[in-house]
Amino acid sequence: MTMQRKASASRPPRKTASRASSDIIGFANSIDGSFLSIVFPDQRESSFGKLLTAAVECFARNGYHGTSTRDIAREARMSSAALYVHFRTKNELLYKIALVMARSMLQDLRDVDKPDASPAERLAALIRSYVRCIAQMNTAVRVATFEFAALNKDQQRVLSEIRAEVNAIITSCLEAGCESGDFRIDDIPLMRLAIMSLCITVCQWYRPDRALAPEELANEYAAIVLRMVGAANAA
Amino acid sequence: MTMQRKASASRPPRKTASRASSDIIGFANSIDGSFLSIVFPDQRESSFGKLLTAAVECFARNGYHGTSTRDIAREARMSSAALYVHFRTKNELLYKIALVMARSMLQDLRDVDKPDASPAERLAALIRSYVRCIAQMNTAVRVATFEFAALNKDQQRVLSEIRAEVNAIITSCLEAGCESGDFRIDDIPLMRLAIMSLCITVCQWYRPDRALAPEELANEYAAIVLRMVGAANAA
DNA sequence: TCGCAGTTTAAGCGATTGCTTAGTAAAATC
DNA sequence: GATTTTACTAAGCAATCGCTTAAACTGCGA
Repeated sequence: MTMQRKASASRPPRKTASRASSDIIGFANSIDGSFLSIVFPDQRESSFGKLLTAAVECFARNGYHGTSTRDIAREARMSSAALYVHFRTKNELLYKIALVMARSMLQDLRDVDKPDASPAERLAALIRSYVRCIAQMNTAVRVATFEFAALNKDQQRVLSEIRAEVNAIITSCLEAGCESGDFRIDDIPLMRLAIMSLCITVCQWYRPDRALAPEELANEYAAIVLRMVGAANAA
Repeated sequence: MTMQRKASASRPPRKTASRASSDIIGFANSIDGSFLSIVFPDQRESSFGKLLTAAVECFARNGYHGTSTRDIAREARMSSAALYVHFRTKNELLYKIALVMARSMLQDLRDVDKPDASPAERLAALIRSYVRCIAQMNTAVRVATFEFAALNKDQQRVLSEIRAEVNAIITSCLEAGCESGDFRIDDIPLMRLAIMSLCITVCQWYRPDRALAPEELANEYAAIVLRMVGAANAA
């Protein structure tokens, strides 16, 4: 607490960055791999951005309910009340994080999807992109995915709709592969569930200090998924 | 609260069940599929058992930090203080749940493991058992797996040792399959991680009201895992 | 130089947290 | 049959929770 006051005495000059101008961009455009650079690239030094980053860090470390607003403020080197200038409630913080991540991941999948390519190539490209993003952003993805229960019904519904669109992309790819004979799948909804849960779980164990880089992991996982769907050229 | 007092006025006669006599038994011996029947079969009607069941239910619903000791007591239809007769802290409740589940799942894998069988048969049997248990006990497994961060370092170390033994069983099977030529795996540790995370995630989405029964799901997943490791007879 | 919009602060409100206490009654032990 | 042990409850304590308030500070255009 004493440290906090000292820090405030010599804090850097203000920067009032407009929030409206920054729209969501895809993972592929990441500047340095951090959460904020990707979803709010022009908010990296603003109070708004620092609070978002701090919240992601805290929620990932101790969970939504295990994190107090004071924890977040401390992590962002601000006072507890400063948080409520930028966010109405603690819940809104989580919702903004989850929403921005969900949209970003959907956008990234759409950018990568090439419906004209062969099913195997298409699926491999989708998985590669998906897994690479999850590994790169594992902290934020972890929060967005596993604190879902802490959101209210309306918020959950919005996120579920976005997830449904992600699922639709994968399902369409799996169906195309089955029709063309490239894939052999018993139960397509179950296979989609298995594939998606395999990929998303990466955010739980992946750490940047791992030997495997996000791109390498993405390639390995794409190969594994191709085997799962029984792709002919998988070996 | 008023209800609680009325209930206490006509509470049933005491039953002081010995806890020492009940050792952990495997999932395979489940009586009715519920958490307690499996890990503490003789505690189903004791206060100890009711509190454990209530805690699992609450932790699964709102997470460890999102659950108050009053929530658990209310779910078990007891007073808040009654909890502290059987458990020293809220943390101890979580630890007991996590420990008993980890040991039970390890025991079940050991019971099923047949090192003499062919690698493909052996792996299929392991995955079938593992997935069936996770689906059957999805609530308790969810708590035991995803509230790990709420435990202290010592508790985490104990659980990690048990998990390491589970991992060792799967790894040994994968290595045997690679040596015999039955499996084709690039990176065995990564493949183990992928397989295990695929299976464990079942506890997050599986609900008993699903069309797929635990046994059916287990069979599907065993087939998928055989494909993942490139088993020759997988199709 | 001034005022103002935006931001941050210390202080604190009511509610809830994990856990404890004092007391009661049934069960176990002698 | 007296005494100890165990299991429970109502009440409540200190700490922390999410969030609010009022006042002060900042940069900046007028």
